[in-house]
Amino acid sequence: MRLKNSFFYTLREDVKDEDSVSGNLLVRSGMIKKSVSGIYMFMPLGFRVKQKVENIIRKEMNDAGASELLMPFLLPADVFEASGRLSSFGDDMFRLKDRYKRDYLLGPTHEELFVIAAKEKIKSYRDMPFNLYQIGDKFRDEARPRYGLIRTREFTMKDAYSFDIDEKHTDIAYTKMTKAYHNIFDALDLDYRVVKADTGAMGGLLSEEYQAISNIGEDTLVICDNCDFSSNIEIAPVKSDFKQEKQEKPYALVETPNVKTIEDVVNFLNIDINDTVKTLVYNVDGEIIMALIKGDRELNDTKLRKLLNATSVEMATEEELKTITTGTFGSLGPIGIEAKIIVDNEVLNMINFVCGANKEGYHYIDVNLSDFKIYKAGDIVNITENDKCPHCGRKITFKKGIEVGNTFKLGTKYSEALGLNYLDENNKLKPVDMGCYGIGTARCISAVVEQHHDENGIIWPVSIAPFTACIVLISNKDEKAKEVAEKLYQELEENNIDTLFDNRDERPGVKFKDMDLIGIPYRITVGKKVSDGLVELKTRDGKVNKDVKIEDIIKEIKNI
RNA sequence: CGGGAAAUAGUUCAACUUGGUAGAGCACUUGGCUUGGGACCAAGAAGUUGCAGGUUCAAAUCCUGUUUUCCCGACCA
Repeated sequence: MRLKNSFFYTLREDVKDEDSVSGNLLVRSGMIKKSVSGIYMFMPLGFRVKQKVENIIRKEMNDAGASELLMPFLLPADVFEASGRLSSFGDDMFRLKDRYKRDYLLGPTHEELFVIAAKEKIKSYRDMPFNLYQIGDKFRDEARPRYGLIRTREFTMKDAYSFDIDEKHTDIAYTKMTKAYHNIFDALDLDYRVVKADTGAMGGLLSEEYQAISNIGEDTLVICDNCDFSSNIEIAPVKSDFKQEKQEKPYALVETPNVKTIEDVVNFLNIDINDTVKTLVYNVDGEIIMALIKGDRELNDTKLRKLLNATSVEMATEEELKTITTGTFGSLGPIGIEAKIIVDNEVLNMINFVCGANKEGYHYIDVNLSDFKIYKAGDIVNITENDKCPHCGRKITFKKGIEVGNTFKLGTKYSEALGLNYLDENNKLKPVDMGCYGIGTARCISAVVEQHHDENGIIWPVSIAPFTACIVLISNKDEKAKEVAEKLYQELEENNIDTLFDNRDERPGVKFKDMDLIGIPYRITVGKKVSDGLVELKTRDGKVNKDVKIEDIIKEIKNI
């Protein structure tokens, strides 16, 4: 593409709308433009990047034997009613009505439609396996879009679905997809980890996330330094060897004026934090319950939800709290409480601990498990970096990750809900076993930019750069150089090297800055040295910067 | 959804406290000059100060409401 007379612009300054490095760079380099919060236009350069990402994914999916199709974005609401997800997605869905007042929604995901499509073919066990996918837009009314393309309300996603006769065969499909995913994220040059995760609103048996390492990542990853354990913090099990051995004492009330937090308790009573219990009150599917954890721990909502087999877990409001105790936040404890009490595993090993007395300004000391009734015990706290690896017992490290892809073993959740069955060889009707595999394509772009940039701009990997090479013509007045640049441009294009020819009437500095900002991997500078038959070849990462004979340029680029 | 901050030219900001002709940098236009890392000089174009009310002789400025954006949290396949 010749820059003169084409749609190309850059911004010299950061925009105040963007809160991330990648968001700012993508906007400044003219790749994307924000329309409203969480919705972006893809400008010509950005669109090229997006298409390159999608084509990498497309190739890997096709190689893995999946068939591409395209689903509508506008869906009738009753499809989601049948699977029971109208309520589980709730406010995250964009909903609308047609002229006859029928309910529609903009698809937040497409499991239901793929199941309906699969029904068309599946009658017998002979009709499987197969894998369908699409690359299309999803709509989710996010409460808080942020970080450029990382959390948007309309986004492009590749979603694939495997259909098999049973879990064992789904494993085969799943392994194939896992391999394809590694190929894809390797091609994008992402530093990523695969972690175990909660199955969430998708449901199913297993969920693995592909997390691009980045400090703006919204997920916390727990990674073992020694073995292959890696998990999203939401489901990382805590294996604590915490144990206390003392003589149990009867509990006693002590006055603790203005003591509200665990830190206050520790300071006021001058005790070890390991002798304190934090009492939290939650609304679990409408029932108000109390949860006890060791004072230095954080409660993990996902674990609590799973332990109680619930669908929603929220902190109780002040009104909800009043329904189970006269105590106030900051003075809560389990003694005398009628509501269900859930305790963390560690609390089971505590003796003579301190907790609130359900009376403002008072705490109990020397409380023991026999002093109240436990409804259920389990692992309900977040792992910390001080904990040991739950597998091998060695040191673990936390990292922040951007979820760029995930894979699920869905089991028969959707096929049973929507009646996707087949006849097996014994003429028995069975539900189809499914897997589902997503990649956020735009999110990948942001993750790549987060990982590949410097103070001058983006440093694209060759695989997804909007153009592989660019030619900077120093002066339009140098006829010889102009001729050489033009010839080089045509040669590069003939060799299928996407090339951006900067033939604008700008000063050289402007061109260099722009090419750095938009991150083109190879830069060919055509200037004074053409009289010696030379041009300059520089890579955006700075690893190569040398004079090359004009006729050797293509060879050199292909070499690198 | 809770808390906070903000909204002025394409963009980044100033003027608001103390009401009285809305300014600057970057970007843009024209001319000159310049051409290897975001040049310089001169002249210019560009604004219903988010929107709607109110107070006032007079509102970007004070008051009320509203919308939007950003931040912190909650939520988030």
